[in-house]
Amino acid sequence: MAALGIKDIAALANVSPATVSRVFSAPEMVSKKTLEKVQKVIDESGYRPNRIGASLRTRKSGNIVAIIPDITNPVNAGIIRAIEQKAHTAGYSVLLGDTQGLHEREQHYADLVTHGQADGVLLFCSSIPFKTDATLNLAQQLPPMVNGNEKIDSDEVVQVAVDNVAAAKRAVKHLIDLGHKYIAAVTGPDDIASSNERLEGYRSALEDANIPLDSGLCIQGDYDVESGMKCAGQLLLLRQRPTAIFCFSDDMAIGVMKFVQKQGFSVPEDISVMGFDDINYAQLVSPALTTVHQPLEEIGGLCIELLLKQLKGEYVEPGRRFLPFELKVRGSTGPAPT
Amino acid sequence: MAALGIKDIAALANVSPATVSRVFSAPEMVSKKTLEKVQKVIDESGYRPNRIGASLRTRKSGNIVAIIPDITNPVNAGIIRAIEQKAHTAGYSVLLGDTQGLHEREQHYADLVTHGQADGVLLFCSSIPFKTDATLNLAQQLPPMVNGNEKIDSDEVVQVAVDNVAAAKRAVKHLIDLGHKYIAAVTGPDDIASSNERLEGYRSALEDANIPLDSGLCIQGDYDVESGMKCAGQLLLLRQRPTAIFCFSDDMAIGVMKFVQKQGFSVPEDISVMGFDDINYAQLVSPALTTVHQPLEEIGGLCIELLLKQLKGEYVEPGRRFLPFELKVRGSTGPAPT
DNA sequence: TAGTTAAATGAAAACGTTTTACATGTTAAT
DNA sequence: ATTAACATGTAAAACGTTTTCATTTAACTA
Repeated sequence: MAALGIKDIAALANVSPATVSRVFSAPEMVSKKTLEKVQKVIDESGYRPNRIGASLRTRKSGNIVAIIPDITNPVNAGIIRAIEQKAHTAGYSVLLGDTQGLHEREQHYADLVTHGQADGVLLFCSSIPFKTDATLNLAQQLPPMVNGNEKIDSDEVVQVAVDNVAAAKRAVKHLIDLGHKYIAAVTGPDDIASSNERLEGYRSALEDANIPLDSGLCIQGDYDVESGMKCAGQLLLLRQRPTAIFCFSDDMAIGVMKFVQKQGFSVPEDISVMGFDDINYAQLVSPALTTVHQPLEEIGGLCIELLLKQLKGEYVEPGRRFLPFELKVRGSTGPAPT
Repeated sequence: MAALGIKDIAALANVSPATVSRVFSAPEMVSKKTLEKVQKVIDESGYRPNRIGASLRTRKSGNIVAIIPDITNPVNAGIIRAIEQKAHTAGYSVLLGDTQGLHEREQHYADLVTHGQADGVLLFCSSIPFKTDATLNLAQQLPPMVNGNEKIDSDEVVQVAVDNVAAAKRAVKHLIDLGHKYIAAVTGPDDIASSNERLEGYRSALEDANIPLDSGLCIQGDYDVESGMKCAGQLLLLRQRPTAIFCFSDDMAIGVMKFVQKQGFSVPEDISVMGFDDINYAQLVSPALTTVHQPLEEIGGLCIELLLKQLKGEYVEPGRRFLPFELKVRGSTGPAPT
């Protein structure tokens, strides 16, 4: 609460403000004697340099903004935690932008960087929330940014994710290998890139196995538990019920399991259920959920790392970087009933 | 990326910078004619006012910092989401400070306000991370702040929480009513206020029922799933096994359940398990977890509301505000075995 | 010692706003 | 026509730093 400024400290220590500034940012430039003298005054006065003043001068805010759809989702929370840690050790603070999937919010948070409140953006949604001029080079118009998890449709953007197509394909192959022929997909919203990519993987796996695609078996959810339950309800209504259900998120898979079990089916004997994400609770439900593991720590870590690089002025090659996924076979999938 | 300043806009529109400033912050003071003129220039140039410059002048950063132990914990995530929403609509951004329980980090984030990067603090831990002079009035030395969930040992601080003592007492009473006599407690770390309060509630309930306190039945965990498993292991080793286990978090309760089930016990027939928090997944494990519901939305909402009030300069009565908890009886608790 | 160089410090401008105090122009009232 | 009152606009200072450039001081060298 003290209102001391650098000038006051300078006056107290009988030096110039410049010297005081250097004590913080370039102590090797100031002689031992004055260093001690100034340090003493600083300690005694409890002086705290005002970062806003510094920011104005240096044109760096020391903040980065992370734009995510929902912090309550364990996947996002895990990623954010990793980001926060690394940002912290690099001297950056992270502004949390929870958009609830709302475009207007995405814009708002993106504005933080155009307004100088943040130096870079970590974007976990599928569209660029900046007004850009399509006739100009895109990369030139963007602030330091990396797009995580989702896929923005441009190869000028730095992107980090799991290979959703391959991962979903692997997941479905697991079900096919177990003898399933009627494999349902519970997707995410169709404006979300990751969902579309997983759908592509699903199709591709079926195609490879010469299983005809039945669009009735693809139901659109929205990644959360309730929607899993709802979709399960629709699937059980079908004349030809699926023997396996591949859900594009663990939450939906958990919802599906809950619902089918409530209806008296047993998992995996009657119906196999598979998730995607490998959140903590996937192993804790009964039966434990077979799913695709996403390396949250690594995703978050790589995102922030690439952003920090850009902030340091280094060039970062645009394009996608894939991090390895891993199939986790647990109790919720089993051989197709005969 | 445009580097236009308010002066440039002023020049382009043939008015003074002051007028441009007013177009944003006090449009009613400027005539319709000039308003339009200036607005036009702003739109055409894509001018974005630099908030850092404004912050420096107004001495308001427009940020608040939320200091929490772990964003990955669903309780915290839920609270943060609520905070973020309301902060956003009030025009504030939230800086996320995930401390992992480290004091050093708490200090670091608290420093954001002493350094002018944030205007207020939302504190979800049990100690004040500011250097204060004990001989002076505490309230005077603190920035706008509200303490959520945990309890700082001072009645000069604005605090929001559930009445942990009463809630824990209610929980244990539920177990007692079911006929349990050997009731274990799986606590949180002993430097965490909420854990100590819950322990007090536990004791008080036993005392009311004339059940002697057996310290062997109190095991210290650290609120997460793994520690629940570990503690369960210790409890099952006891000569006189508990017939009910009250865990101070849902995560630990889930861990406990998982472990005792793995050992062949059935819940709740052999052992009742009870949690605290009512996270989403509490209803999704089998059996569904009996627990104490915490109103996350309300807690976060009230915290930010009280902080915003302070930021507006209004006086906020210090002291604790309790929000109502709710006992959720589900499948994991049942009558004591005979 | 004087001369040269290197190291340490200082003065002042700059960063981009907001806001106070004041000046101008306009309208209304006499 | 004169003045008062008001609406609108302006000039300039202030916010708290950093940093360039000039200057002083200290440290060597011959």
